[in-house]
Amino acid sequence: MRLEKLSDDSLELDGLTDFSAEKIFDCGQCFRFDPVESADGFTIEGVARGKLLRLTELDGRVRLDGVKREDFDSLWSGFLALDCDYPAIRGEIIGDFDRVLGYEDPVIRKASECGRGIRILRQEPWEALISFIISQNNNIPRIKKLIAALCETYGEKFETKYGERHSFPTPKSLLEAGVDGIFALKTGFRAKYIYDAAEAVESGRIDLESLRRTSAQEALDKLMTIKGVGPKVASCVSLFGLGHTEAFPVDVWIRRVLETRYPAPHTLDYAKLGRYAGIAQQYLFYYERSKPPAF
DNA sequence: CGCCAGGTAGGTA
DNA sequence: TACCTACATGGC
Repeated sequence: MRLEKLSDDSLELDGLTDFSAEKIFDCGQCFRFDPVESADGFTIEGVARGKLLRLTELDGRVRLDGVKREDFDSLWSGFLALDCDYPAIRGEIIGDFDRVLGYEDPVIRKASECGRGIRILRQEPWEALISFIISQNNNIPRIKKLIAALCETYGEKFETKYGERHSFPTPKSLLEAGVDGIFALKTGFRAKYIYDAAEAVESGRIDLESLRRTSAQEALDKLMTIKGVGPKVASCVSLFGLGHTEAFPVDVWIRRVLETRYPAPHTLDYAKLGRYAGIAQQYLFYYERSKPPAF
């Protein structure tokens, strides 16, 4: 990857492999980024870690606008997972499935090809936690609206070259909002879950940062002590917020994704799918969303 | 209008 | 352990 500075707050990346802005921000891993109109290429904009990112992809090159070099180094390079070798990861995923299944599996090959370009963003665990609590029994357009409302109401306003934006609310601010304040935003039965998560984090009962360094299983178990956090939400938080790329809940995996692609009775030993099973799950999820049922 | 949504908690057999 | 249903709301 080559990096070129275009101006004080604009830089360009060249020679990126496995990078598709469209797939990365549309595959259901994050909810605060939206396409914006632009003269050239595909442009997407959003806020993460309290800062704005505007990214344009054109002819295999990626341009970041409104981004200072120091923020690229300390923030966006990691957020976009630019240090990961995704071709190698895809190869390992396919190898893991082949090894566990005992044959050259066409399903994971198709899903990996379909998902090529997806990178797992390194999101803030707190934002991932609240986002995926909101995601339960909900659809993506409404999830995005609820999160936007949460940010506009309880987040912190800041100025950018494109206008005012809002950071994601802190645990403290949601605690002060109370269940009623959260419910007023139409979050429904999730309001008490969001409040419980805020309480857990603000009180120190759960230290999200420390869960980065535990095993994935420990992180899942700890997260599931929060009300409204079950195996599905916990695995998403673990993967998208804590960097546990192997994390996924076996029962959800079977129920939601694999059974639609692998005709029963399948012989997959889910526990042996390797250190990138969570990423494989995301490929399969994206593949599911873009294709009609296989069986 | 009815079905469904990146589920989970709480209840029952 | 294995099912069953309520849950708030709105996208489609």
